[in-house]
Amino acid sequence: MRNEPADLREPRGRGLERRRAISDVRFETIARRFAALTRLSQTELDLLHRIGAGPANIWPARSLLEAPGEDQEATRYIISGWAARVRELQDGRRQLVQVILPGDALTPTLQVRQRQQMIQCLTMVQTVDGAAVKLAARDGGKFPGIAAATELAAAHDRALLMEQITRLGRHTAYERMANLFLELHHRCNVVGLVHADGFIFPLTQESLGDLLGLSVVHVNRTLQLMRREGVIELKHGRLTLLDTEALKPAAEFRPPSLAYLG
Amino acid sequence: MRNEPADLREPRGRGLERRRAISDVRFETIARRFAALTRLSQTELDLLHRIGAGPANIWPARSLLEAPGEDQEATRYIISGWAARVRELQDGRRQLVQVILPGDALTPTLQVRQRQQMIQCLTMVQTVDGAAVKLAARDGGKFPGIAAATELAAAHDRALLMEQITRLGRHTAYERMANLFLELHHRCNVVGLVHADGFIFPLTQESLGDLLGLSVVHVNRTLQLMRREGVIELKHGRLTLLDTEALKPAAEFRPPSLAYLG
DNA sequence: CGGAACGTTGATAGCTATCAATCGACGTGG
DNA sequence: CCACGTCGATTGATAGCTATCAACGTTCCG
Repeated sequence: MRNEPADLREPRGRGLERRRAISDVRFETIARRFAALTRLSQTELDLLHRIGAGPANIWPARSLLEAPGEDQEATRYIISGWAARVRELQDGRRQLVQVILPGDALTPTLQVRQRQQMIQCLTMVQTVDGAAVKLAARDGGKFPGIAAATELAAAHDRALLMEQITRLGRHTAYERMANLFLELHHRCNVVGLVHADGFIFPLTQESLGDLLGLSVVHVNRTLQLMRREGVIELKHGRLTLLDTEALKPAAEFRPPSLAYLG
Repeated sequence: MRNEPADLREPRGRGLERRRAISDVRFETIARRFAALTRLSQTELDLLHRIGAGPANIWPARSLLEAPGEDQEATRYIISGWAARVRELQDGRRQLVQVILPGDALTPTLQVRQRQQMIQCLTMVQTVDGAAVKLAARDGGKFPGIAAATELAAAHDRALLMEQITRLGRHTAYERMANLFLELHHRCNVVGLVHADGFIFPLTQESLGDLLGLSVVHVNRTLQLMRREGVIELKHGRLTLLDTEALKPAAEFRPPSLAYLG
C-alpha cells in the first residue's frame, strides 16, 4: 500500500549529463564516505569500490527499508537516494528521527526492538549488501582502515543523533533549519553530492517539519525568511546554500572533527 | 571552580538501613544491568561482581567526568550516582542530551570529537574502570554473555537517544515529562534502584527543563499538574510514580523489549 | 479535466517562554 | 544564635513563538 511509483527527484531542469555524472559516481559512495573518516589503503579502496559496484537493490520512494517491529538480518549500505528513520505516534504525529544518506549503513545492530519505528525511503533508494564490509572490518589486520571507519561511522551516527537532540531541544525554528542545512550540506559533500554549494534536497516541507519538530506552515515561513535574506535557494528539489558563513552563527554549527583511530 | 562539596542526595528522612542497603548493592550494579540485557553465566556474573567491587573513583556533584573537547582513554562504568551529557550553546542555553545512570558505560568510543560537550555529574558519582569488561567482551568464546550485553547496551543507548528525539520533537510538555519519568523508572528498576515504584530523583527543575527543552517555570507547572492529578509524588529528591498506568498513554511509553543475540 | 501532492498565505489560538518577585531550606561567618 | 547569601521551588503577569484552521495556487498525471 505504501509502494507508490518511484520518484527519482533528480533535479528537473537538468539534462542527461548530470544524471550520468551522478550515477557514474555511485559505486564510489561507500569508499568516499569511509575515506572521509580515516585513511584507507588502495586495497581497501578497491574492495569498497567493488562492493559499491555490486548488485544493487532498488527501493521505490516511500517504500519501507525496514518495517515497524521488523529486524533486518543483513547490513546494507545506501549508495543512492535518501531515507529516514521515522517514528509515528498513535495520533498521527510523526517524527523523523534521522536522515539516512548515501554512504550510510543500515545496520541490524540495534537489537533493541524499536518502538513503532521504521525506515522509509524519501526517494528512490539503491542499497548494496554490506556483509563484505562487515567481514573486512572484522579482519582488522588486513583492513585496518575499514575496521576503523566502521567504528567511526557508528560514533558519527551517534553524534548526529545528539546533534538532533540539541536542535530540537534548544534551537528556534530558524536555528534548527540552519543547523540542519549545514549538516546535510556537509554530509552530502563528503559523498560527492554537492556541486557549487548546492545539492539535491528531496525533503518536502512536511517532512522537514516532521524532522525539525515544526508544523508545515512554520517550515514554509521560515524557508521564505531564509530566502528573503538570501542565505539559501531552494527550488526544484535542489538546495543551495548561498551564504554559508551567515548560516553558521545561527546554527552554531561546526563540522565534526574526527579523531583518527591510532 | 565547579567542584562544589559532594551532594549525596540520598533520601533525607531515612535511616542508616537504607543507606547500607544501597551501598551494599552497588557492586552488583553492572551485573544487574548486563543481566537485564542477556543471559549471563555464573562465571560472567562473578567477573562483573569483582569488577563492580573494584576500586572506585569518586566524583563530586557538578564535577566533570569529561570536559569539553576532552577525549577519555578508558572505558568507565558508573556504579552509583547520576550524570548527564550536556551541550551548551554560546548564549548560555543548555541541553542535557542524555542522562547516565548506574550501570551505564562511559565509553571512549565516540571518536567524533564532540562539539562543546561534556559529561557532568548531577550527584556524587562513583565509577570503576571498565577495561576488564572490554577485555572480556572481546573474548566472545569465554564470555559470550558479556560480549552480547556490551553490544546490546550500545544499541540500547542509541535507542534512548532516539527516544529523546521523539520526546523533544513531537511531545507536549506533559507528555515529555511522563515519558521521561517512565524511562527513568524503568532504567532505575533494572539496576535495583526502585523501591515501591519510587526512586531517588536528583534532577533539579532547571535540569529537567534543560533535558526536556522546557523552561524552569513550565517544568514547575507541569510537575504540579501531575501532582494534582495524583500520578506522581516528587519531594525530597525522590520520585514516586503513583499511577504508572495513567502515565503510559500520555507518554506512549513501552519498555524496550530486547532481542537476545543468537 | 479532475484529483492528488505540494507549496503558500492569512487569521486566530494556544502552548510555552520570559520577567519579576517571593518563599523555604541550607550553609557560613560573625 | 542570627544575619546573610545562595540555590531551588513557586507564583503571577505578560509576551511571543509556533500551531492550527482554512483556503487557495501550482504542478503533475491519468
